[in-house]
Amino acid sequence: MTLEFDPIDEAAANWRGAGWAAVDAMTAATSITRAHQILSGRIDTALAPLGLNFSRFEVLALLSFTKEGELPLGKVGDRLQVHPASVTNTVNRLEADGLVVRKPHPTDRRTTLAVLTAAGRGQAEQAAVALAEIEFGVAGLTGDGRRAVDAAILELRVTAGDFVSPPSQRR
Amino acid sequence: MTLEFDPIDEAAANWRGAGWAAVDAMTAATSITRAHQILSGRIDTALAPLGLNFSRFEVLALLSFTKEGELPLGKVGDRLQVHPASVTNTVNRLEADGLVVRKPHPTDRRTTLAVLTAAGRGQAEQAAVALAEIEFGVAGLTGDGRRAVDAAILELRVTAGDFVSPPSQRR
DNA sequence: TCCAAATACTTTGACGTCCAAGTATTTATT
DNA sequence: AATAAATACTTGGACGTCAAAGTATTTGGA
Repeated sequence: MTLEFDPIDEAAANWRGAGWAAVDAMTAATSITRAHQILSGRIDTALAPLGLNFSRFEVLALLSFTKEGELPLGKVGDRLQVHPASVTNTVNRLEADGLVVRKPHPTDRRTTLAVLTAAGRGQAEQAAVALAEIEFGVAGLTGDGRRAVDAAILELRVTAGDFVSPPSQRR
Repeated sequence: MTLEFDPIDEAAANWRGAGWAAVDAMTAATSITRAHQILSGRIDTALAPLGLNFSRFEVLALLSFTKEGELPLGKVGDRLQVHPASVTNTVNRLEADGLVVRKPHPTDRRTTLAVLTAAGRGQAEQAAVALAEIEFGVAGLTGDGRRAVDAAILELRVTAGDFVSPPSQRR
């Protein structure tokens, strides 16, 4: 499968040759897409032995950071920036595995809380260790590279309206 | 939906608070994941009016760069770094839309060629224009940011074995 | 108070991706 | 020449994501 050349360089050359525009933008988009493929493959491989994937892990981690280990499903979606239907799906699966339970909200009957179980907390911690071991799939990125990626993508996230930026003086 | 804070910063603070390791790696991975979500949303939106998505477009573009406008399905998968089953699926859809046809390989009967139709070539060109207009979804990334992302992710792709690197002196 | 609009979640359906297994054909070995 | 191994693609199944529609509940005005 390993190619003899960089497929992104090759694509850029082809685009230039065809006179197509925005080659720089194309390579950046393609790089990010490929990086995502690589990361998500590595991460899912690391989590598979624990019966988790990244989405499920993110929910467990988020819950474990709260005081009570619980959060409305809607808040989970907001924080993790995923579609409500995906939250439902993810929580269904976590609940089936006994890592989370659903509980009605005490005052708002529209709302459902996801509550971390003891087993869920344990899995979250094990998973955090497993992910740290593989450096979240970014092994290959130096410290500089990681900072560069964070900084560049921050611009992108701001333009996408991910959050209103009270300039968050990162680190 | 827009949050009052940067969810990635927030996550980093939580991880530190919990004493979890590899926070830098976590933020880099999360940034890339989110960037991918943003890009693929923008790109698919731009291509939807043409009845394409990014995968289908990539196949059309790749074929349009070849001398004869045709390529074995396996080569398509290698170049685009996607699973053979995905190539089958994508080409099925392109073929159903009349943008590509399958043709047996002249000498190797195991192999199937995807051949660009005139309609397919036209769609590829229109799509290239549409994507250039939205800068491939990376509007928000400056030139420096794009180069930084490309350079950083190049390291990642090399460690993932995407290609054997005859140092490809990028641009 | 009443009702339209907003909010919270679930369900259904269309897609997309990957893995594993299956079929066909070619290559490499003995 | 015969056969095991490799290669090329397709199929079927498990998942995951999102959009749109549906149900229930709460909120904000008239």
